[in-house]
Amino acid sequence: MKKITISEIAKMANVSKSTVSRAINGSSRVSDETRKKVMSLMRAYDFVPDTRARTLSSRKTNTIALVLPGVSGPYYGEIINGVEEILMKNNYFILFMGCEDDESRKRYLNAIEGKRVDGAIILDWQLSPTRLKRVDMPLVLIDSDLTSESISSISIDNASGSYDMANHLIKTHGYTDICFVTGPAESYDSNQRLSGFMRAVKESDLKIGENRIINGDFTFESGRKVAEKILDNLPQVIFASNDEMALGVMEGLKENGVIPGKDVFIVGFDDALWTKFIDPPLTTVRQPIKEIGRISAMRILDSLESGKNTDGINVKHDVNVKHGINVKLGTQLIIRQSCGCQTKKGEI
Amino acid sequence: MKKITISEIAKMANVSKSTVSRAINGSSRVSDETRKKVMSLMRAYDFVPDTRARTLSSRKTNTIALVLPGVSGPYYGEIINGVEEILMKNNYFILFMGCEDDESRKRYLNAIEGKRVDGAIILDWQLSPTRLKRVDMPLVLIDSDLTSESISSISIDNASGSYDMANHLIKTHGYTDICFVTGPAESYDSNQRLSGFMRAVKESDLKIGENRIINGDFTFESGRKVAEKILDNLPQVIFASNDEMALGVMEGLKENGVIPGKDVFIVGFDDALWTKFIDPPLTTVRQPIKEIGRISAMRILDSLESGKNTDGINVKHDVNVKHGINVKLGTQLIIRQSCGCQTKKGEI
DNA sequence: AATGATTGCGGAACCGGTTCCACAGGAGGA
DNA sequence: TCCTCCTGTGGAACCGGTTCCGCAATCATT
Repeated sequence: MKKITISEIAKMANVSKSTVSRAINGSSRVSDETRKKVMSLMRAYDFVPDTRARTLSSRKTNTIALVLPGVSGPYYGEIINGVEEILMKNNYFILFMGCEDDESRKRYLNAIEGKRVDGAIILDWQLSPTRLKRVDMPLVLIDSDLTSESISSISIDNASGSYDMANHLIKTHGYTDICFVTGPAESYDSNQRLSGFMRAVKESDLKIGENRIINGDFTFESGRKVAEKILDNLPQVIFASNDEMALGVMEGLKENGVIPGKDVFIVGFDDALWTKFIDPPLTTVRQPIKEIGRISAMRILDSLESGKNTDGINVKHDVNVKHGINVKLGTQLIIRQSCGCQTKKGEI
Repeated sequence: MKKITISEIAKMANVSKSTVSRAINGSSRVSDETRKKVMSLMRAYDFVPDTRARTLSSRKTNTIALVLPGVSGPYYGEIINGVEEILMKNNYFILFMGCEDDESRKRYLNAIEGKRVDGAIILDWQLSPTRLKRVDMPLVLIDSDLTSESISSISIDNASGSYDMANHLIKTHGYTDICFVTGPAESYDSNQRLSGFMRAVKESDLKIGENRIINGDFTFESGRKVAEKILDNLPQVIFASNDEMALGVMEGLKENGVIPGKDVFIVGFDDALWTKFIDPPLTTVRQPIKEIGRISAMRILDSLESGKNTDGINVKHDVNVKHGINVKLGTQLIIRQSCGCQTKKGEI
């Protein structure tokens, strides 16, 4: 089966390429008769215009790069979902890319700068801001606060989330011996969570020993190790800066005969979907993750489209005066039993 | 900043476009001197060749479409990870697309047929085989057994997985009153799981009443409803055909004072990452999900590359005699406490 | 030294669309 | 009636690369 092009259709319809192109793209200034003829020929020959060619001449790929550090866990999946929801409605596609190491970083930057996409949504802690600013393409950064002419940032207010949690532990419960487990040092999230915690601590005049701030790396395994480390000197409550580590801590403790929720309390951060089903159900901080995806997508579309006036007719701004913005989303405290609270069944 | 093209580079290097192109693509037959000159100019001017143009003339997008029905849950995330791992190594990109409804289906088919990609990996129960066969592009189907000239299929042997589980319940435990919760009727997976279960039942001469096969839809909520439905006539064990529903059943029972793992046993299917942390830890069937992604990616690459001979030199087959294949992957029974087994701490 | 093979490169066609510009013909206004 | 405006269309340039073909110079062979 020979591949069919717009020219063949044109020939068969006895019109020129340009007319066919206009008909396909719903341009005005094509007679109804011609349009119908073209459309029926398209259907008859199963003709789908070649995106590659279209893309080259129209300078639009209708694709947005989405860079994430892997997709395991519900976290990234939710982001993808949020992004997809919005982009799909606006007829954009997602080019998904991981950023595990420097090689992949190079790869996706190359893809972006090679105009494989019209813009990018990036969640990558390791990428240098200076490098990023050299990219000549609309960008939305997740979990960052960098902005510039063409860069917007969306982040969750991790600091206030863990500040709230810390206050819940300190003020509501009156705990005085609290242990905090951090994420990896390079993680923006992790540092924000720590700083929110520290702020609450300082405000309450509590004294937290150096040995009560323990370094983890956001993995289950690191949580388990923390459990073993503090076994002989248990605090009242352990605040793990993500749920996976909280789970690891729980497991580590259980393995050593310590009962979480009774002998020691544990709270997490993220509100992963399984947190309410574990034993004891985990008190944690919920983030509007899917919303992050949605908003990122909306932001990128915003910087892409040059705006429309009230008549719905496209108008090009003479000068795009817009500057990237910085959105911060709030969090929500999810109280369950693992912090020592008694909640009724099925409450949350 | 004016955009720079291959022609500008050529002019500056005092060579022709073609030579620059050859230099960039590491073609042979370019003198070292020229190559170096071109490379250094590229770096100096931050020149990245335009993918859109490259794509049009080379007829290769280096992109594979990945179609999934959403990405929530660890299931799809793992598939993406597996696919990414392989594709990345081979310098391919992933164009991610959801398939929620007929509109999105149309959309992604259009993208594929419009040659936005070089091939596609599709997991979409609702897509009609006849429609699929009209697509002139290498395809890998997940959870299907359709094959053709250009279509391969990868699936998990769901049937044997649930057959094994059923036998574990029937033979090892000697349960006689088993309730099976299905997934949505359109789901290939779901039907396979049911049929494996039924086979084991028949082979053991067990009698399972009509009312012991209950329809769910793979969601947590449907599991909870099942729990309420069977509350007044509890079976010995409930085999939910996925973990989420198993969890829903557990919650539904707990809310009504029935203790899973004691009053009634429950098993699931999928081995989601949280299954070992819930109370009681869930007996389930593990699927090599990430492997599915990996193999799908490898298959699609296989159909893309025309093969290489032992000297590592590309050779075009005169006729591509390859036909799509059908891979079935086995499963693994994961025994934990929820089925009534006593396992030592930290065993699995 | 003559011949043939190889290397390095330039020119031009080509990939399949989009879009600018020109133009014919009909409608409408003065 | 003449001029202008609008509609529908064709022609050609263009997007920015890749690749085929041909040619000159160099190298190897006999």
